[in-house]
Amino acid sequence: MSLTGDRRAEQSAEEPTDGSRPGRRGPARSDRPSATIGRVAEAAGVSRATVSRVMNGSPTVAAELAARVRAAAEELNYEPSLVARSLALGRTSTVSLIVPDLSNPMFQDVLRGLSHAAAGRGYRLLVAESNENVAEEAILAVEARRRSDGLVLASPRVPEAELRALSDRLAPLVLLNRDLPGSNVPSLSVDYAAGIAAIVAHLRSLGHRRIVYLAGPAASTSNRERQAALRAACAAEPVCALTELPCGATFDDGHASARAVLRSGATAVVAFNDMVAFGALSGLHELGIGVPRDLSVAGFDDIPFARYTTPPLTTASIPRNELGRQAWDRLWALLGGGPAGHDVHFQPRLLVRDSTGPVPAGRG
Amino acid sequence: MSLTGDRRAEQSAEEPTDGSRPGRRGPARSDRPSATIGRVAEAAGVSRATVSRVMNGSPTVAAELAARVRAAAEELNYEPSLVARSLALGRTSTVSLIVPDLSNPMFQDVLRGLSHAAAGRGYRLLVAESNENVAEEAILAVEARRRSDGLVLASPRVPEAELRALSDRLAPLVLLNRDLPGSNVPSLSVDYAAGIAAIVAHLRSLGHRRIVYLAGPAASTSNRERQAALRAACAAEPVCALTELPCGATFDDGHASARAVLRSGATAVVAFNDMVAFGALSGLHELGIGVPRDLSVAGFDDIPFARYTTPPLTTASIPRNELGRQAWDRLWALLGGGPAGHDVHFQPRLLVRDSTGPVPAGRG
DNA sequence: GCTTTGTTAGAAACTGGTTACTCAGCCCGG
DNA sequence: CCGGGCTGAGTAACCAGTTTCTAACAAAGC
Repeated sequence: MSLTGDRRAEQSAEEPTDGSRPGRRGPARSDRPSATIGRVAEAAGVSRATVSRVMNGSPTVAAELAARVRAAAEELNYEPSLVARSLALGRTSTVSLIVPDLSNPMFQDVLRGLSHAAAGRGYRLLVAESNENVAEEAILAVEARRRSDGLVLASPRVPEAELRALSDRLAPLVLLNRDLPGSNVPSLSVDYAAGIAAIVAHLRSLGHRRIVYLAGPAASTSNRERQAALRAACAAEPVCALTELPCGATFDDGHASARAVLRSGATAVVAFNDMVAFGALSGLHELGIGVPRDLSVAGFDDIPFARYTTPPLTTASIPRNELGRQAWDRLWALLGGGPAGHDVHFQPRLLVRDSTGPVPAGRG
Repeated sequence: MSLTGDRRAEQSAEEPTDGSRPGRRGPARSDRPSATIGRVAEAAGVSRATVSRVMNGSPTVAAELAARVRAAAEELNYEPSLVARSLALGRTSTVSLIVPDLSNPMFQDVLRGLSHAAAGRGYRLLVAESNENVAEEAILAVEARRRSDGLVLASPRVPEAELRALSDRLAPLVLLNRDLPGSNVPSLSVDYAAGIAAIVAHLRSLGHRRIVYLAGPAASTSNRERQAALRAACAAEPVCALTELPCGATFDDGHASARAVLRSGATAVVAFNDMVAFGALSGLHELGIGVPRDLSVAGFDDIPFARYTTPPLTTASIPRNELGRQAWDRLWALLGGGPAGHDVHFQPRLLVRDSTGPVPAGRG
């Protein structure tokens, strides 16, 4: 067993020009041989350690040598392998984000906020979409985590027991719109209850006492939260009547509810989200109902188009970008080994636009 | 220099339970030691090679041994390091996408399409946003490529010469909305000219002869393409008068243009994109102008809300998801070493909704 | 019974970096 | 003039997998 005649030496001796050899390994290894640190070291007449030091800006290399190494690297078009680097350093400088649905503006903005904040520290973002598929979500999370140094799980649908069992393998982990009581997993969420309360207070101040709720999908936890908050808010006000209509989450769902809204006799509509409110606005318009003259409508989320509906939609705004940014802050803290800081329950901001107004005379 | 007493053996002997040792390396290495293939091999009483074979489902392992290995792996909560695996295999099973702006629906849908298609082959997606910053874009591209097996560059702003120089280092590479003539880099793009031509033909068929264009940002290549196509389409029709108004890309830009549109005397508006058209719709409404009764308005892009404006917007739809999906097909082919298939110039589909109608009587 | 063949599993080289340790050489003080 | 301290660079171990080559062993054939 000779230790001197290793394969690499033979290889570089046998094929200095690299012809059209089919490539021993997988498809990624195309025809570009991509210089290695060893090749550069050889060319510069130094050891691999020195090349590494030069590439990482270590000051303990003589200027003349460093220049020679840099010249060789330049000459060979050398680019250190980030995979090898990750292996040696035990760090990938990548974090993962898992979202249920990339077409949801909420997650799009979280993605933006997180990506931007992470980029500031030289971290890149791996994105995966679970397509609301609970079974896949857990597998996806584990796999994504294995490729990166940390994970952000947005609005996970995974059952609590499973999430709890997984949380160790997923750490460093940050949860969005989901908490895990008793664990030390940082969690950022939106205080939907407070947003609903603000909307109700606003409607009450305009004199509304009969409210109809256009409910979101039954399976949605955010719908459950909003609905519960609405019930609580109405229960607290003795003269508040709440009607609940099963509706959905889309424009068409809201649009189809217009007649039922009228039949309810309510003077104000609280929609599960802005899309539903938007649809209701459209349906009511077609029925000749003036908003806010005859009926007030409020949405939730402040999607980008809410300010452009006719009339512009009163809604509760949630700091979606901020959610992503703060998720990064938590993750960064965890990556550094420190505590992640307090959980935050973001307060939605009530945006009063033109779709809500005083109760019509004689209908209070 | 003994070759037998290697550090790992000493380590595992000295700290079998792993106390609260601070961890020699970076922050990623938290307190969870994360079983390695060596540890599993030891526990199962086999060699690392055998564990590797079992984990990869090689059939050349006796059933009894395989079971023992699996049990050991289970026991130790073993998860093979994907980084080490990537290094050994020369493949990361990750591709990167670089977009100028994550808030643009176009890129959001490309992201979704690409992510979904790649996931089907077990590939994950790394996302980076260049924020329209040309200088950063090239650096980002190189870096993103180094972390993955392939790259999709969406609407890159990089100058042609630089892109050409880079294309070797970035391969396998797929370009979206950008071509690189003479290279063999696959390119998928949208035939904006055809979309504009379809809109103009539609307007012509309704009797419109005086058209006003609400131009996008001067720096935008897609604006240049749309504008040029519009000029060409109008030049081809002898009785077509085209007015061009500098406008922008946002709702507010379109909104602010309403008066200028009226002054132009045109009977139809072609907007740079749907947002501008949407703003124009709103501005015209405020001026008491009926659409399409007094004036027709057409957008471009078919953003998700275009069907919900009042009136619903006539526009040209581009298959954004499909762009992502096909980008994956090209990349996948390149990863396999094959040719990437033909470039595609996607044809926008004209969607006639209610914002366009016949020329008002007496104004043709 | 001995060779041939086929299977299985292990040893060791390999992926491409980083870094602890070591040691040669130089400068300087005693 | 010699030993100690400092500097700079090389050696080799290390990260955690995969894979080639090889050898041991069993079964089959002659």
